[in-house]
Parts: sequence; C-alpha cells; structure tokens
Amino acid sequence: MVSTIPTKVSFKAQMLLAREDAIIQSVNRLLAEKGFEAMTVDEVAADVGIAKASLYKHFPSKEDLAAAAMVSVMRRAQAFLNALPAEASAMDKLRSVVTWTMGLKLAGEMPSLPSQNSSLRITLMGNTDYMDGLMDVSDRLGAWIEAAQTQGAINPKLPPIAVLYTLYARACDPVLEFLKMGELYSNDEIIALVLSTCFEGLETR
Amino acid sequence: MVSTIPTKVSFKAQMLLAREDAIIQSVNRLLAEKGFEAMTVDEVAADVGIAKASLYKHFPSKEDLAAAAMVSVMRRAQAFLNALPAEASAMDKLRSVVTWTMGLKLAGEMPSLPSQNSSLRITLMGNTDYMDGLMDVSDRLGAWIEAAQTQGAINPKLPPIAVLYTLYARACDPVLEFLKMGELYSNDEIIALVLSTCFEGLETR
DNA sequence: GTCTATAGTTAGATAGAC
DNA sequence: GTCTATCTAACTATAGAC
Repeated sequence: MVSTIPTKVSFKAQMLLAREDAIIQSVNRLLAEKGFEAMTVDEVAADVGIAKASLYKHFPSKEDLAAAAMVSVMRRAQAFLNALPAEASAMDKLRSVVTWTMGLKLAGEMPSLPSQNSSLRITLMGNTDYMDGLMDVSDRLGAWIEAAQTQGAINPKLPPIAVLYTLYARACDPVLEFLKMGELYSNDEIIALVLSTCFEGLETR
Repeated sequence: MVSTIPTKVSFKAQMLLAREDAIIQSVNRLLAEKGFEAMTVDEVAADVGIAKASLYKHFPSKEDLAAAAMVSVMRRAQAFLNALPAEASAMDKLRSVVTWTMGLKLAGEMPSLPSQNSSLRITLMGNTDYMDGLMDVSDRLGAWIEAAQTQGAINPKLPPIAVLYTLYARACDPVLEFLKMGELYSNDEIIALVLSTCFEGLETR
C-alpha cells in the first residue's frame, strides 16, 4: 500500500497545492489593488478561472481567502529576513526590511486589509499560521530594534513597540501611492524619500 | 413682501441647516469609527433619528454624505490655521497642525475614507467646497513648508510635496490606533511619540 | 472537485401618501 | 420634508448534478 499509492496521492496533492497557490496569488493581487471590501469572491473566481463554488471548496470564506494571502506574505517576509546577511548591523537590517516592504507595496503585491473589519480580525487571529508568522517577524524585528537602540543607532528614548509599529506602518503608507500617482518620481526614488523621512525625519540634521 | 416673509424663511432655513449639521456630525463620528464601507446609511438615519428617505432629501448619495463630513473637517482645519499665532515660526505652525490632526484622530473625530474607492473619489473631486478647502489648506501648508526649508528647519533636500503628503498621512496613521489599543500611553504621550518620529525620525540625533 | 443555478441577505436608493 | 414600504442590485454562500 505504501509502495503503490504514494505517487498518485502526491500528484493530486501537488495539483491541489498548485491551484491553491494560483488562488492565493489572485487574492493577493486583488487585495492590493482594491482592498478587502471592494474585492468580491466572484472576481477572484473569474481571475483564477474556476467557478465560485469550487473556490469555496478550497477556502471556507472570503475572510479565509484574505488570511491565506496574509500568510503567504508573512512567509515571504520570513524568507527575506532569513536571507539578510548575518554580518549586517541591526540598523541596516531594519532599513532593508522597510525598503523591501515598500517595494512590495509599490509593486502592487502588498494586500491591504481594513484594520476595522471585525470578522476579518477574528479570522486572522484564529489563523495560527498567520499569528505564528506575525509573532516570529515581530520578535526578530523587535530584537534588532533593541540592538540598534543599544548601539545608539535608533533613538533609545522611543519605546521599541512604537518603533515596530512605525516600521510596519510603512508597508501601507498612503504617501507611497500619492507620490506614485504624481508620476514625478520613480519607485526607487519614492522608496528613498519615504525611507529618509522615516529614519531621519523631516527636520534638518 | 420683503418685510413679512424673511423671518419665516430664515427660520426654516435655520432649522434645515441645524438638521444638516446634526447629520454631518453623525456621519463624521460613524466615519471615524467604522470607515466609509462599513458605515451604512441606515445607521446614519437611525443615529440622527430620521427616516432614511428623509436623509436622501438632504444628501443625494452615501458618497455625498461622506463628502459633507470632509468639507466640515476641512472648515475646522481652516479655522485652526487662521487661529495660529502670526508670530510663530513656520516650523512651529506645522508641528501645531500635525498635533491637532492627530488629536482629532485619537478623539474619534477624523473621518477615515478609503483612498481606493473610485465612486467616492469622483464625488469628492466634484465637490467644489471640498476641493477649494483642500487647495487652500495645501497652499498654506506648502508655503510654511518652503519657508521652514529656507530657514533650514526642514530638510531642504525633501521635495515639498513629499513633506506635505507625510504631514497629511499623520492624520490617518495606524500607529496612533495601535498605540491606543495597547493602552500603555495616554493620548498626549502617543501624539508626542508620533510627532517625534515624524519630525526627528527614528535615528538618534 | 468542478460546474450551473440559486438561495438568502444586505444595503443603497426610491415611490407615494401625508 | 418626513414618513412607511418597497424596489433593485450586488454579494456571500450553498445545493445538487456530474
């Protein structure tokens, strides 16, 4: 039994995962484009190229679709953190992470969820994959923040939690899209500008 | 005719304005609480204490309700700008304005609109009261920004438009609500923290 | 698991009496 | 201008055949 069935099971499982990946990719893009409320399940189904009922066989609700997209982004973030050079300073790592998240946002790959929606919050906080990823990322960023403060790179008077929130907020900063709409600056220039205001502030140094 | 009718007309007009003020106040609060998509017209009607159909006699659509709330906030902003001491430096004025907008947000009086919703954008941009107010406020802030840059207070390398967007963005900064949810800091402390990260940045000076 | 078809609900907007 | 009652459209979710 072990010798005959595995390949077939594995193949089917692979197809299933591939389809779910396609779904998540569509959800991710649509969430970045229009946000959670404006995205409809019909759109997702049409974008993936399957029927809506089939979609509900994979994910039990619209909220779970969004959660899956967030888990996906969280995994990408973890992979990015893992790939950072170990010899870099805590400050450099933090700057790299923020640069990466802003790039994701400008590329239209950062899903945007309303922080108010309660049913979505409940689904997200009940999703252990998402919560574990969030905790892991927060812990690692938190450690770098405290290290940077000890080294005198980040203002030690700021509570680490406030710094963490400030960094997270750059991933959904409306300044990015406003500057992009103006069409005066390239994506790299926009990232450089916002990175500068974030770490160095508006005041002259 | 001129001597007999005016008082009655004026009285009716006054009642109408009072009712519309009450509507706008409800809309403003609900928009701050739940955002545009989550706010329903039924809720607004119930909150004001009138029938939904009556609401539609005053404002032709949900989008126009939100626009009226934005015009109201814009007027308050203009009044705040007018009341700033003329002898204050450009930099002090900018800090005061940002402090004020963050206070409004923390007090639950800052309506939050999705920057993606297109029908809302169209209504807003077709509303001359709103657009005139926005232009006026932007012009005055813009002048202060350039003055502060000339005086060396604000980093002159930053494009004024990027500085303006950055200041506007503080009015809807999720860091404010995150820190408020944590219940570790008072509203004044939160404002001081975000004001510091905004103007002085995260890096040690 | 995928489909078509539809149930069930909500919310924006309107009709028509007063 | 205000009301009750209703329309219409859109959307989430599911039933049931294959």
